[in-house]
Amino acid sequence: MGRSPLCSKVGLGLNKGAWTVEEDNLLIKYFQTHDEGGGWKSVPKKAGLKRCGKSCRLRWMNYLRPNIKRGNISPDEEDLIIRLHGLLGNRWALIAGRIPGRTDNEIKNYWYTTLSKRVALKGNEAKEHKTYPMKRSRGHSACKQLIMPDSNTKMQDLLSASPTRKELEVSTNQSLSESVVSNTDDVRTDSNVQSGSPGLQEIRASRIFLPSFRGNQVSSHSELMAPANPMIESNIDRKLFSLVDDYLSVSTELSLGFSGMNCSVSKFSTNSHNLYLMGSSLSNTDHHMPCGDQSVCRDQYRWMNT
DNA sequence: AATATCTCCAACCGCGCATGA
DNA sequence: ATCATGCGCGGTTGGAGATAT
Repeated sequence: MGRSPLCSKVGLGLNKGAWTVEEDNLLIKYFQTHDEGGGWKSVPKKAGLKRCGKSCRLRWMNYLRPNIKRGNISPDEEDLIIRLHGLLGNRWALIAGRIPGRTDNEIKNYWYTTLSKRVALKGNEAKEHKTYPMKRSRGHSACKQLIMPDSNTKMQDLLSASPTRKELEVSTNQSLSESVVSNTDDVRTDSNVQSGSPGLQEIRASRIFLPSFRGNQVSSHSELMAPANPMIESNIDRKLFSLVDDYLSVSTELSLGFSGMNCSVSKFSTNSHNLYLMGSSLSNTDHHMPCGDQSVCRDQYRWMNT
């Protein structure tokens, strides 16, 4: 249940709008001798500010806090944002947590002003998309619609349907994403993959298999890595962190770890025991596909049900 | 040069969740 | 179990600066 906003509750006489240099200095000075754990409500009073605690928190967290990276988003950061957004949707705080020095507000702004248009444009060009309503977990007004690559919708659906923390604790033994994993309708034959090429691979988090190569010929499967099973968790955010970390580390490792070929992992599904990462291996290193480039990759991936 | 329109982003708003009384 | 409170999050807004007409 919500409540009336703290700021308006405090009453009149408080500053609003853009912060002045003097106000910034007061807040900085305050946090030179205090930590952030003392409660925001008391901060303005102790710091000598005519602001509500909420406003102080926002200013500190998004602008004044040490280690905040200012300046343009780098291409690497941009790629990461796109990939994480493809996995997590509008979970800005979660995304920001994986990008050092960037705030959720900054990433959110960057997404809406720059990346959403680009992703939408890319989706249109690929003609392989649908309009996907962003799940809104908070707020009350109409949500925006964003063009999402088709293959992203599974994780979106999974996240949208994610249980609350309480529900998750109750249903730990149940599949978080049964509806996704059991959806074998989505398994498609892969006519685009040439015979003899690595093609589709099934990558299990608990035991990852990929073909080894002699030239372009698949000779056998090798186990590559065994990340911790991310699925036995009681906290949905920890689970997502774990999934994302595994996803990124596996993607990176696959991209870097093979001589003569690169691999890309474009998506994953989960059940209560395994994380399934789906991807393809390319023998031609010149055609390495970014892991998040769903519009390019989607035809080379499929979900596999075990 | 003046005005209109667009873009960007800091800040605000309201909600859900966690927590404690 | 219920209620009040504070915090953190995501959606939205307003205004300053940039660009177009």
